[in-house]
Amino acid sequence: MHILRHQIQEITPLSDSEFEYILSHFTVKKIKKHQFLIQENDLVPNDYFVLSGFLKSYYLNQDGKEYIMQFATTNWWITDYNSYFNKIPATINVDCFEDADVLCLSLINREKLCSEMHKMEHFFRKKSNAGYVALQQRLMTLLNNNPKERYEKLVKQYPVLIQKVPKSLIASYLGVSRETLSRFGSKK
Amino acid sequence: MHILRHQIQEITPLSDSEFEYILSHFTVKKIKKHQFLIQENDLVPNDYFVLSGFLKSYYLNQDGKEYIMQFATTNWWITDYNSYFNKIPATINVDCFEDADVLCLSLINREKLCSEMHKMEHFFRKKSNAGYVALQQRLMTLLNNNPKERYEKLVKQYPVLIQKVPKSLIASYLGVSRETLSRFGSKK
DNA sequence: CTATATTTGTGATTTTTATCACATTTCAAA
DNA sequence: TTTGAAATGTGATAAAAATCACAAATATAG
Repeated sequence: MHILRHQIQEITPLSDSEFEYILSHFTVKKIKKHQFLIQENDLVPNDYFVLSGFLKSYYLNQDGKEYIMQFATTNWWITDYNSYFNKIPATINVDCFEDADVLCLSLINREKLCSEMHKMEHFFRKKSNAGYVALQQRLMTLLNNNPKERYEKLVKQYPVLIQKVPKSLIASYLGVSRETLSRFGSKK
Repeated sequence: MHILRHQIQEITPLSDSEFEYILSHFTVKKIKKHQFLIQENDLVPNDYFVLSGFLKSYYLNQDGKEYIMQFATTNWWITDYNSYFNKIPATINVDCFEDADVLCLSLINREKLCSEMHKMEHFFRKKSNAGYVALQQRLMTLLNNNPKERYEKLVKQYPVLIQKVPKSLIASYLGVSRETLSRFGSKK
């Protein structure tokens, strides 16, 4: 079964024709390593559903330091949500660090699907709620746990990430310098 | 006009009878200062829409240190969303630090409204999206800015909070010790 | 397969922020 | 209005993590 269909059906049942109709609102895109999906100051036309590969979204500060907002791989969604939802230029970048296939959903098509199909509005509400809760938990970890504890939590929660993602990016996701991460990574 | 109606109508139009119907799914609750709305390990029956007063949600760690998840005043929603959505015991507390009136929405009634009224599903999707974006921004500030910068951003964004909320709580929201906050609060 | 670039590990040092201690001010309840 | 409690300010010290510097290991392109 198509992995997007599977994801939607975890929340609401779909007929073959319904899914076909939904899928017709997406376009496919292939991205090579180091290619950008979104660059700062771009308008952000799409939300991206990842079929395969690895991507990251991140903010670049004045000094060129990179802060990871999120990673994405198979079954994850990624974009600059502030820019996408509010139609304003991107403040974050999204790029690919392992060749990827993604499905693109424009804001117009998203809203069209949501207004035409109550069940898609339901799906996206549920996804957004889940995303909100996940962000709250990441925030709380950031406030409450020291870098080592944050790293250990991440390892437990997303062991796959640790394998695939360079340590320097993990550090940036956790809000720690790569040197500090390296130190308690070793004496484990 | 009822402030809840106003909030919903910023997203979708409502007739009088529709709003009346919606409102019938809420109950009113009055909370006194220092009273809890949610305590750790409780099941969380409701999401709360604040009519007046000030509330906070926070995590208490093993040492009894308090980390503020969010504040809420007029027009804000607050609860332990992880517990509420997933029907699991609360890990955070919500209490009142200025007498408050709130409207309570049970999960059952929320889902009922969403399934019966497409426009309410739409409303809650939009609110959730906005909440997600706001959390992303708070997260990015936490990663990218030092305590002083975080404080200054907060002052700019929510000047009302700074007046009403004790500095020690602001510190806890920003992930800084109250002493550190006090220091750059003065030499401003 | 080799050369080059990128990533990672690790010591030494500096910087930032937390912690501790206590004085002062503000607030709230009797 | 008084009085005890809570909140805030501020100095001294400790702890945590960043930064700097460079070596070692690993990955990548030609």
